[in-house]
Amino acid sequence: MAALQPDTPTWYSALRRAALAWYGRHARDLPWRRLSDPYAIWVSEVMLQQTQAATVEAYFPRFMARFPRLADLAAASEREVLRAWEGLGYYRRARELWRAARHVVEHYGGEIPRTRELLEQLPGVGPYTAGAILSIAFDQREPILEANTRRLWARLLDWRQPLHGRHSQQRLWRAARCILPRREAGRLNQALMELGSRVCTPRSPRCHECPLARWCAAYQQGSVHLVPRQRARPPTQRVRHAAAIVWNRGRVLLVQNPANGRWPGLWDFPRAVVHDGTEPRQQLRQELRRRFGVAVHAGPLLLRMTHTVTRYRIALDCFLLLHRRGTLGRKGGERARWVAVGELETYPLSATGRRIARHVARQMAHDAALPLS
DNA sequence: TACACGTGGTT
DNA sequence: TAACCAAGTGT
Repeated sequence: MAALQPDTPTWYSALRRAALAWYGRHARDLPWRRLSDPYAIWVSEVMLQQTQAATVEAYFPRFMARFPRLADLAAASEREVLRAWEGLGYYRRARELWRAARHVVEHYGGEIPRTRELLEQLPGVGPYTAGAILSIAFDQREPILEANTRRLWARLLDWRQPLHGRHSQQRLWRAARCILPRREAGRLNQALMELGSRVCTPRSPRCHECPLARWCAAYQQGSVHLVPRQRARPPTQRVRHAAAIVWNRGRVLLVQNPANGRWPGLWDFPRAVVHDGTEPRQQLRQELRRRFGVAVHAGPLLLRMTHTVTRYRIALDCFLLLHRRGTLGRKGGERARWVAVGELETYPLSATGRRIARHVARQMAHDAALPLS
């Protein structure tokens, strides 16, 4: 059983058998693996985009309890869907899933399409998600390629070229197709992803536990640490933001973000980018007047935090500002509202926005710090 | 093609 | 601490 020639039928066959056997012993008991409903598989796959399984475990059951069937999701409001997605990130996924569900109900009578071509026409469904749905939910012989299997295949093939680029992509997709069994392709696809995430990890892979090691070209060549070659990432940028907690007789000002850009469709406390040398309170006052026609008194710094969004490290100062006058003129066409503190929990916010909201609510309960007018 | 999009886990 | 990374997709 010495090293077979990579990329041959016997090589794929050996990998396939070993991967399935390993999976039989090591598969995690994840909530979506207990389900066969194609809609549930779809939801899980969208949640899993760029998101680790451990994170999704907390969201998936709640979401499915809230929207048990495709028709329930399609009938829901965007706001309800975003509220169920709150904290998961990449909120465009939620909006697209919702749009896609409505499309399926309207155009396909609620039946999820079973071809790659039609699936990929749905918003939020790309090559990976289509392959996952077809193989896992419909038992079709369709390949998948994502972060785990991309790294796995690069090592199995000792593929030393950068992974981005057309040539590499074609090579890896072909491998993903070649290994597929006639039946239970979904099970094999999941086995490969699980191997990639638990054994063939980015740094310090556990080659000595790996059931595929003896057929792994990079392992045999001692080049595992060289593969895959990743693209250099743009450096993190440091940014200062200021958030306004505009207090108006038990209510605060909330703004809805536009459909494109950051946190689309979610609500947020009004924010301003603070440039060097400018006074954050002053800037917030100006923007509140310009954007909403609201005049405020400057109040104290209530909360400081730091959070990362994509490649921005954001230092956020949250100021309490007391409403003086003004009635939300829609100067920029922005959607803004006064929201009672008790109603904040019904609004979909970003993880950061929720943190601020919790702080405000806690201060309210304590009373003291927030002067009432 | 390269970049934007969120958040939390891992090293 | 900070960089790296994640069951990708849309533009």
